[in-house]
Amino acid sequence: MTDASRIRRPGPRLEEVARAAGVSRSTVSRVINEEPYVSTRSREAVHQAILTLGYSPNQAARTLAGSRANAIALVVSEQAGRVLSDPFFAGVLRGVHAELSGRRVQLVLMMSQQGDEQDLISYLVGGHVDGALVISLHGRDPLPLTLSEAGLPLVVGGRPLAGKGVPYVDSDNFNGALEAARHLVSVGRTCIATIAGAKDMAVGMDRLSGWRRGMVEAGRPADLVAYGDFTPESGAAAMRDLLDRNPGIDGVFVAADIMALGALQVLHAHGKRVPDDVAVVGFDDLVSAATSVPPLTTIRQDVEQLGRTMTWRLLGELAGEDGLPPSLLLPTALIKRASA
Amino acid sequence: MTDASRIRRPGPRLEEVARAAGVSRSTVSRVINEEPYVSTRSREAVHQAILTLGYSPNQAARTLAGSRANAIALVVSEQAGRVLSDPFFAGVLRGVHAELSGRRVQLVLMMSQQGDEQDLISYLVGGHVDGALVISLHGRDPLPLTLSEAGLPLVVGGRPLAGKGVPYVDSDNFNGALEAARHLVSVGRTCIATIAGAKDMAVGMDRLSGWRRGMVEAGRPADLVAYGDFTPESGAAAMRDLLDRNPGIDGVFVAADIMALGALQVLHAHGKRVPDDVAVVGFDDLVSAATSVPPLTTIRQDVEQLGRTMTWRLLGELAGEDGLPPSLLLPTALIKRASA
DNA sequence: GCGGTTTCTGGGAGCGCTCCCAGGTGTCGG
DNA sequence: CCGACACCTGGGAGCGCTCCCAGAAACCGC
Repeated sequence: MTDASRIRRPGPRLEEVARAAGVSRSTVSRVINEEPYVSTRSREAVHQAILTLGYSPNQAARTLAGSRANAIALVVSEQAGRVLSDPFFAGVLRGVHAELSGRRVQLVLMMSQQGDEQDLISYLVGGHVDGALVISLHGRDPLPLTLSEAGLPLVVGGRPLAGKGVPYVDSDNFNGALEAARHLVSVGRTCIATIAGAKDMAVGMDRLSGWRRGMVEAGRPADLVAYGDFTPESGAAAMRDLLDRNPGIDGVFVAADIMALGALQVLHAHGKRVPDDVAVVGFDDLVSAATSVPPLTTIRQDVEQLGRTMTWRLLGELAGEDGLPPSLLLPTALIKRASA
Repeated sequence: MTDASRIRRPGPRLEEVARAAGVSRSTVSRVINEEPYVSTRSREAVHQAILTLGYSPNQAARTLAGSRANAIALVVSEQAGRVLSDPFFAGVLRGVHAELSGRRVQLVLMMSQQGDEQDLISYLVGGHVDGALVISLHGRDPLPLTLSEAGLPLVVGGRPLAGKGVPYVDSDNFNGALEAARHLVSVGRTCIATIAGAKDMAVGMDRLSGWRRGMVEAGRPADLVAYGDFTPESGAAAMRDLLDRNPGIDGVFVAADIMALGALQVLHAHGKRVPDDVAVVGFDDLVSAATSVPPLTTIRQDVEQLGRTMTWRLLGELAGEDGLPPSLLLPTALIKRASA
């Protein structure tokens, strides 16, 4: 970026608007920022001048002078390729955008990769954004803590394993899983297993805890656990493992629909009818959960709402509101379909 | 955004780095911008000072002083909700990000909605970004032309119907469709129809033209055309329409896989076997094209490459390179599966 | 009518950087 | 030994805005 981008874009400056409207810079600035203490007369003159001159304020100057960027970052700390096609990401993005619309806040999308973490941190802390939303954390990613300690307002999507005290928003994975477990019990299943998510992710741990709680409160053993990594293949492998360990399984809670799809195939291959022989409950309510064979009973989480809530929480903090909840859990809902 | 965000983030300034390194501001600036004419001694001293002080440059100040934002915008001019879950968008985003990685250029994601177009334009032209990538255009959207006339470097994804002279990158829809048509001819189909995309989108028109060319060069009539709007439902409706008009159809080129999925269902419902009775060729090579029943023969377009190429073209322009092609068409590939 | 308050206005001083220019120091050829 | 030309360095002047302060004008009640 050298030559061409150096050409200064023309367009009028605040000064010229002021002259055209017959007022001072300060007054124009007040109008633009919708501050009080401007006479209707001045206000209209300024609006008129802005319109006729086609003025648009220089954001960099506003940021520099006002030490406010009017932008927030959405930081995706994961391999870009994997995340972008993920409906979770798309849903959050939709929510963030919905919450942002109408406000004059821009969204900067950043993806951390191996190696450029320092660049990312330096950019975020460099004052180009007012705050950050961080999603898709692996394991004990130190990023939230680092950013938080650097004084950057942030909200994490999904409970971070590292970084206590950092505000986050998450689906209520524990209670969702608990509801799934209760549902399996309530439809008369006696030998209930679970396919849990990765052990190094909070979402995996919380859903496993919920299932365990459900088993314990029903007086059932809570040891039929296999682990996957949120892929259909891992779900299939875990299902095979479970059937090997106990062929009498008649109910299984799978901690993610994407794994449940793999599990369904394995059950089919083993001649198990769903839900007659084995009842299956998933989690997430993916689009494909409704069209799987059989359609999947699952726990719905509202990812768009997650994005909205994260954004709301961040903007609230930036606005200096007090009484904001440190962290939030969003309710989930049992969606009954054919598989359980 | 008032109170909290006004707190000036601490951290050292360029000035302090200069003092710590025992050099001037100018020298520090040169080191940061990797300019020549700095002694190794100074350079190392500055690097050391930056590291120990944890200095990170203020982007707003750089932008203001240098009239260069080090950021580009990805503008999605469509309803946010629809686009974000679209694999096309995800693919482009992945490509853009891949091409950007390693360079110090940030990506600002913007979605235009009804009404806030003026805000969007004012932001883009306001100097907060150096250039823009614009995708997902409807009909004769005037946005590219407007931005281009405002002097903003931009590259459009997909041939824009309005705005000649605006550089764009697109898949070679014409030749892709031509290849599809030729394939249908080559597998011995004699009565070949097409389900075209929306008439107000270049992608729809170009694919239709390609199919027409294929029909004409094979000496076939090119009048079995029905239109859809890139939804499965519209594909189904168009297929029904075509079968009504000519039950003897034995080949159909569907201008988008998403519509082909709907068409397949209709063919099945009408008792037509695919490909025995009717051969079907799609376009796009969606993930679900490989798993449809039967798996869909289709024309693959590389959307990630599209994103990469757009970005490369824009960055090239920003760097003042000359000899850049005004516009580019990316090759497509016939993927043979079971449906044709 | 006068102090006190509220409303409104303008100018000055930066925000933290990059660019430009002036000048210093070294190296080389004549 | 001196000019020419590299190389390297520092300071000043902004970039275009917002904030702060001082002050003018309008309004109030007693």
